[in-house]
Amino acid sequence: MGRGGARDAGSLRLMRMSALFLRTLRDDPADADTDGHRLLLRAGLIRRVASGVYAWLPLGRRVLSRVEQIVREEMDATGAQELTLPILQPLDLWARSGRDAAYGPLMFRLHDRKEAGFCLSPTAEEVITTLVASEYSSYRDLPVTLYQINWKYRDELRPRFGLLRSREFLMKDAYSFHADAEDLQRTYEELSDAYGRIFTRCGLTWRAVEAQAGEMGGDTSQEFMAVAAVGEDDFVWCPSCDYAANVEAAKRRSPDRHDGTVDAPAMTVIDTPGLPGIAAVSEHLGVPESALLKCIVVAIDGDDGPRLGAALVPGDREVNEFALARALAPHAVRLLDDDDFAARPELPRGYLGPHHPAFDVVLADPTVDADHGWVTGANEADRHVRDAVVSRDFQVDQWVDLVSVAPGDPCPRCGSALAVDRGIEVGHVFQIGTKYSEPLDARYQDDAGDQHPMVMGCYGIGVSRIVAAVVEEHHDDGGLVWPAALAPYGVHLVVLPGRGESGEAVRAAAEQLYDTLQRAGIEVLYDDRDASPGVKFADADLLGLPVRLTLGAKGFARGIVERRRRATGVDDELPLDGVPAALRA
RNA sequence: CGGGCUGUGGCGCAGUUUGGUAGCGCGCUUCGUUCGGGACGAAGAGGUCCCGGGUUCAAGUCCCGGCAGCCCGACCA
Repeated sequence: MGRGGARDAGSLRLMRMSALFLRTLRDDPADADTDGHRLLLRAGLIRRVASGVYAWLPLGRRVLSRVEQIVREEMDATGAQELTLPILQPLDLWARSGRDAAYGPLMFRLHDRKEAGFCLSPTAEEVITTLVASEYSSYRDLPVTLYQINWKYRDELRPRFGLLRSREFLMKDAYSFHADAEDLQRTYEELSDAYGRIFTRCGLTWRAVEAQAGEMGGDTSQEFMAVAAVGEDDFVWCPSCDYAANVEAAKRRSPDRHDGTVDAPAMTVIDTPGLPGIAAVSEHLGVPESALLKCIVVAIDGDDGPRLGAALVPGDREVNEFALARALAPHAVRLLDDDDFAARPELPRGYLGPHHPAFDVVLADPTVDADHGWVTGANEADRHVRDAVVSRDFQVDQWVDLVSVAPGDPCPRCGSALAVDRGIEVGHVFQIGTKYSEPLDARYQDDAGDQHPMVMGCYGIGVSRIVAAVVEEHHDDGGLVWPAALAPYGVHLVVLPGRGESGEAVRAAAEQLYDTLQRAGIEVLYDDRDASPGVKFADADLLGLPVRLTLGAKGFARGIVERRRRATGVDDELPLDGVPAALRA
């Protein structure tokens, strides 16, 4: 099956450590910033060549090949077809889709000798869509799903965490083409299922989460997150049902508005000199942050010029910018920056309240309609107000869920308390629709002879990132702990010939065992080095192969080999003359 | 893009304050002793001290200018 497949770059089933291109590091590399990154370097799987660019050494290359093979098997099982697209891509293709500008400096750009523009592919929608458009033109051709496993390039603002955010990375990218949205939905679900199988086979603890809808609106999108403390994405999930979402897209059960009269004294202005900010005011007045009203100002691009909007949430909560953008779509929204505030002295930063005459529209989270008045800005420097009451002291034009979902908020589906975790995004599936087929002219003719743009899905998996995610999840103080499916070799054979008469015999027996294992189809890394037992054991722990077999003088005398399982540390003994059978048992 | 830190042998670091011809640990080579959890001794190999310019009799060290890397931040009033 997967192991030793024809495409497996690591088809060599065995290796002597004396010959392996490997130098383990005893000291932690200075630049490694996560446990996983540190161990990948120490164990000699990767080496940094430039910022965010890594060489894959033989052991690392084998692991990468394992992941590739799993991805390939599961993709092929869905009927997807593998191909290879160019990494070097003409820039004019990207201009046609408008993504040349959209990607900006994130894309590596270069020129040929004729000064024609090229880029190093950060993804391949343009190339694949153009390719399919030139080959297929009938509804009879559809659907089709194509994929490749290829190196991708992004000139990240800040590469970090080794393979987790690198500038060169191995990605499986798939693209499906359909006549209609229903057909796309079917493939989308099949591939989502395949993704789950892939991550499970790789040994990851993962969760599929709803992702932020695309800027076009209506796009369906799911992210696959490997649960990890070093992850760069927060996601919300429900312990009681299957709801899970990226924090950007997360919703909570919308709270009820109070919607009644509020028994509060008249609004009064109070002096709060030199106290911009929720925390400072809260401390100064001795009221909880939740009693303050946070007022965020945004510029909204309107049809007749920019307008000003205010977004209101309780002081202890944060505004979800994406929710705000959704509420104001299709108009673009952005928060005011330093320059904006400098240009508008009528907006005293840090002392803004919802009753400012400059606001064209006021949006508020339902929790703002509370049974009490609020402390908020007085719209003049060094002043706040107390007992600001909805409808009486300020008006709200639109009630909409605006707060970023936080742990403990009620699940939108079942009402249970939501939890928040960090994750590494290892996969993403999109129903992208006609975003590329329209500008790139990928059309088909239906049975009535009419032309329609193809409906597309895009599906990505970070292959090299999976390696990083697996290592973050599977390691201990001693080193890596590979899940069997990804381990570069299945067995780590250590020979300890010792001194004296028996040494030669022990070594000969180990050589024979090595040969026997190879014949039995077991992939084995044989530590035949003339090194001390401590060195060999430490390296075996560091490399983290699932099973370590030790053949020493004492065991040899008794006709046994010791087995230790890396993950559990459990030891037992196997008869020297029946090792392959015992390993399979 | 802003702030901070760092560039010295394969890896980890000292030396820079106070300029004087480069050092430690690990790793590597050779020999000997050792041999079940990173052994010991002895002898070695290996360095454009990030790059360029300047000051100086003399620059890893001082000055100027670059480059690279790492960390933090880059909207929450």
